[in-house]
Amino acid sequence: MSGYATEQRRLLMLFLQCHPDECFSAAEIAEALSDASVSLSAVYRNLADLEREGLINRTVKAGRRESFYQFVASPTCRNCLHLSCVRCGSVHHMQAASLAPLLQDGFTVDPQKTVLYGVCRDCTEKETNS
Amino acid sequence: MSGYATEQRRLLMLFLQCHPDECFSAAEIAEALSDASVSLSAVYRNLADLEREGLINRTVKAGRRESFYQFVASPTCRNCLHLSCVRCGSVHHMQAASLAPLLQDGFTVDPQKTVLYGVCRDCTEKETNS
DNA sequence: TTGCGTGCAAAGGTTTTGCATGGCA
DNA sequence: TGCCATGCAAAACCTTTGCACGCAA
Repeated sequence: MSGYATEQRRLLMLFLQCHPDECFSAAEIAEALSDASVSLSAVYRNLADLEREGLINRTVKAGRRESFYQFVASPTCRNCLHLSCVRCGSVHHMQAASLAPLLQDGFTVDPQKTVLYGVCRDCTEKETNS
Repeated sequence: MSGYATEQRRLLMLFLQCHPDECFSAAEIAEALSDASVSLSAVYRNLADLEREGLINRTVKAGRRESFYQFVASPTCRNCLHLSCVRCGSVHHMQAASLAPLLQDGFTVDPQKTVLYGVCRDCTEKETNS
């Protein structure tokens, strides 16, 4: 991240890195950092920077108006595709390389920008049993 | 789609079906239907219904504030994953079934909710040549 | 010292909602 | 005829921006 290393920016990065794969709204992040009094505008401005740099993904949820932000550049996430369960919100990993052979027409998938949505095993079983 | 078959709803569906895989903002859709005077609120209300029913995807674009809507339930899209090129915006298809063997932990991907982002062959070649 | 990043508050733009009306069943 | 969906306008909400100040370099 370019620019000054301010305390607010450091705290925001720390928070995101401590919660890889989780989705937060800007308000939730500001709330989580409110002890350190990081303002909502600082949160928005830094999130915009991070999105521009590709370190986080911004998404929407059905029925929700706000954007949600997810850190996708943690070391453990490199070269991983994210599988997000639409039932429980859990996130799983999959090696992006294993997808490559299937892609036709020379399309190259960017793992950091891509999230696969579906249903995880646990939720599938719960639904089968009910 | 449940409810009454109003003219506005019919026109909205027609427009979306005529532009599969393309992303539009609510304002763009309302503009496209302005000849038939479909109000912006009707567009929003119907889009919300369609999203709830899973016939369209809502997404955000980097640096943009509005949501974008994409019809993903056209007959030709069934059982297809969408590959979206982040350079030129073109959309390609891939059989979702071919992804299944790779998924671990019993995760089931929902093709209608999932878009893979990356770079298409044409854009890759352009970038290589330049 | 320079100037970027912040906080606060106001502005801005998108989306939602209330209410009266019109149209579908 | 009954009631859902629409249109309009206002409200609500999330996000961005202007400005003065503080802090990193």
